[in-house]
Amino acid sequence: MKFNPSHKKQLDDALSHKGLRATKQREHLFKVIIESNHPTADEVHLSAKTNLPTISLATVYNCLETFVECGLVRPFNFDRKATRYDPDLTDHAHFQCKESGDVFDIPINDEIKSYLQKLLPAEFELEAVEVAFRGKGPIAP
Amino acid sequence: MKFNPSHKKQLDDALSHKGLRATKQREHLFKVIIESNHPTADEVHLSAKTNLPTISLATVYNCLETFVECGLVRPFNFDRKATRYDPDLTDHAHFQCKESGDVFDIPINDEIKSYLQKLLPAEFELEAVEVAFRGKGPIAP
DNA sequence: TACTTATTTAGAATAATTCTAAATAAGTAT
DNA sequence: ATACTTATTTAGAATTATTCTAAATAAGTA
Repeated sequence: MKFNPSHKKQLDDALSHKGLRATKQREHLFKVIIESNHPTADEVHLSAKTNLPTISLATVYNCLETFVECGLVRPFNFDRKATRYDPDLTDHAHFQCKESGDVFDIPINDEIKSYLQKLLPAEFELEAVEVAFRGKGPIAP
Repeated sequence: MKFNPSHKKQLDDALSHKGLRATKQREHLFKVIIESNHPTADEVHLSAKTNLPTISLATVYNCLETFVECGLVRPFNFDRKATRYDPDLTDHAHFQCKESGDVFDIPINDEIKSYLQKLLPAEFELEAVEVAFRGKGPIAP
């Protein structure tokens, strides 16, 4: 997705809400995440270096953690592979193509959410559900 | 769950079906898994050392991989935490209590499976779904 | 018993991530 | 502007879970 002014506002608001500073690293890394597809820390680092050649991997990890704490992105994993970061905060699942490794967003509706909820016996207090699909994704164009 | 003769048969059959040997390490590690609750490799290792004091962690990993390939256990993860191994092969989800870390099995029915399946656009070929819940589990007795 | 092949083992290597302590940058007060 | 305080970044060391490697041991077979 293309980074737009509302993204910048979202970032600045979230940071100032937590009393954090809007540094050039944070601004640029957030842009990289918006414009990538569920990147890993490593991918963010690689991509960010084009604009900020001296940025360190530690900074990438620091900023990603900050973004998660600010509710700007959501981390998720497939198996024990590198954590991926998703700026889409709406409820949705992920599908990973076993061939290309590509990750796709799969919208989930309220009906399914309520069905999932109902699977749990009453003594469980649900906080979050993760749904991960794997298989063969659509053929690339 | 208590390890019983049918478990032993299940293991021996699965191993011989793949032309693998039934060693004392494999026999004992499978017993440990049956009698534990979604253990990690480390937990299996620790527990196995009571009976096999010299067993190495590498062997534990080797055997766990063998069990997975033989279809005796199923690996799963929460976030990027250590892989857990589950000898229950029926379709079910997992719930992790954020307080105790305890993992619970949550049965899933065919209805939910078909609902999940239907979330995917036609061009996706589904192979497996994972459902992971987190929250506060039932209070321990 | 000797032989062949599978398995186990200790320890080194790897991948992803976190930690540590020093250097730098931001924001604030003077 | 200048000095000061606190947040952030950075390089590199440390950590965790796991895999790899090559030698030692154990199983099954001739």
